[in-house]
Amino acid sequence: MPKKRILPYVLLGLINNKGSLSGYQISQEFKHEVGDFWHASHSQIYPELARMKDDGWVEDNNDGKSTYYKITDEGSKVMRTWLEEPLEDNEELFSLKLYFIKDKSDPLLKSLINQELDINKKKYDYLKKRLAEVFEDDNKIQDNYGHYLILTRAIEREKNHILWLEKNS
Amino acid sequence: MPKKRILPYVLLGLINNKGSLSGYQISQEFKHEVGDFWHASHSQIYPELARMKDDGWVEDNNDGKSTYYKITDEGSKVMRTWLEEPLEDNEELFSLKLYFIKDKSDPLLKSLINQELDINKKKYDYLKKRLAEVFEDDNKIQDNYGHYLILTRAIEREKNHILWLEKNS
DNA sequence: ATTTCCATGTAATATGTTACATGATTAT
DNA sequence: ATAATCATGTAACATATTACATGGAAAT
Repeated sequence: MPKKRILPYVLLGLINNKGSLSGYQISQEFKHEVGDFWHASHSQIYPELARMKDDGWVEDNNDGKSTYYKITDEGSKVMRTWLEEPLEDNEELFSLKLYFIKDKSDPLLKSLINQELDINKKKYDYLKKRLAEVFEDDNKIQDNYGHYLILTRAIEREKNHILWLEKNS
Repeated sequence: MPKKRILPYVLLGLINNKGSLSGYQISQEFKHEVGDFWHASHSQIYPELARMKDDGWVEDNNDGKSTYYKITDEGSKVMRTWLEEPLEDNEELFSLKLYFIKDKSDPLLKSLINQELDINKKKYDYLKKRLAEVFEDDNKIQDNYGHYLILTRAIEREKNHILWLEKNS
């Protein structure tokens, strides 16, 4: 299976959120709004918008100065399908998808949180198992202290994430 | 400035940690040990090892079955220099560097933690500022609930990370 | 006037994944 | 015997960054 593309959905989501955006405006969005959770450079954005237009996901409209893109019905379907795809172990994707959910009562919100909860509980268990395996005794901790630190850190990170997810589920 | 390469230092660090490794063994390491913090495929590993040998960072030794690499004095210097480079805002790099610090009393350990602390305090402040800016009133929260959620999540994440860093500094 | 920002595009380069290939050894 | 694992390598493809390039508009 080829690796999942994310960029087109990000662009689609941004265009959908704002109603209509130009390539330049999208590149500005990455410097501000979404910038904390995702990034793309203009040399990616412009060709991708052209492809999306070819695929009928967006329509363009030039006012003489800029070319603005808005989502088509086809594009809305594609976006929704992507949002509803099962989550993988990728916290960035989780954040990104949440970013595109505007309405608090959208059932997708609970669904995403529950999926992420599932994924992270498994990861938490896995990491705790790893810690027990790799550092059965204190000697091993002293011999690979850095590894010990980041493993314990990763476990705590998962624990906090799970707590937050449960609080918001 | 060209983007910093990380792969060669990962390979160098692994070879250094284990004393001697073959390309195949390194690819196995990524499936187990370091796998939680970094990954590389064999099609990256083999050419990179060849380049590192060209650069005099490693020496190779073939036992007829596998080619084993061990670090040279030059390689050790390169590795140390990399570890001592100022950290950037990249939690993965922080984890990776920690992974290569075996000794609890290595001064680099405190240094890395303090650098990461600095970076993350700034990020924490930045995110809190963003939250205040973007969601000044409750209406805005209702209008972009997903964004609100991930921003508050990101803030809590930083807070926990800072607490952990302070505990271990 | 000249710098900065708006606006778009392509080319060169770097990086990373998947696929294609091959041959030896070990386990079932 | 045959499937799985060991072991290494290259080719094709996808993705992403930096650099190169251009022209108009707005600001200093």
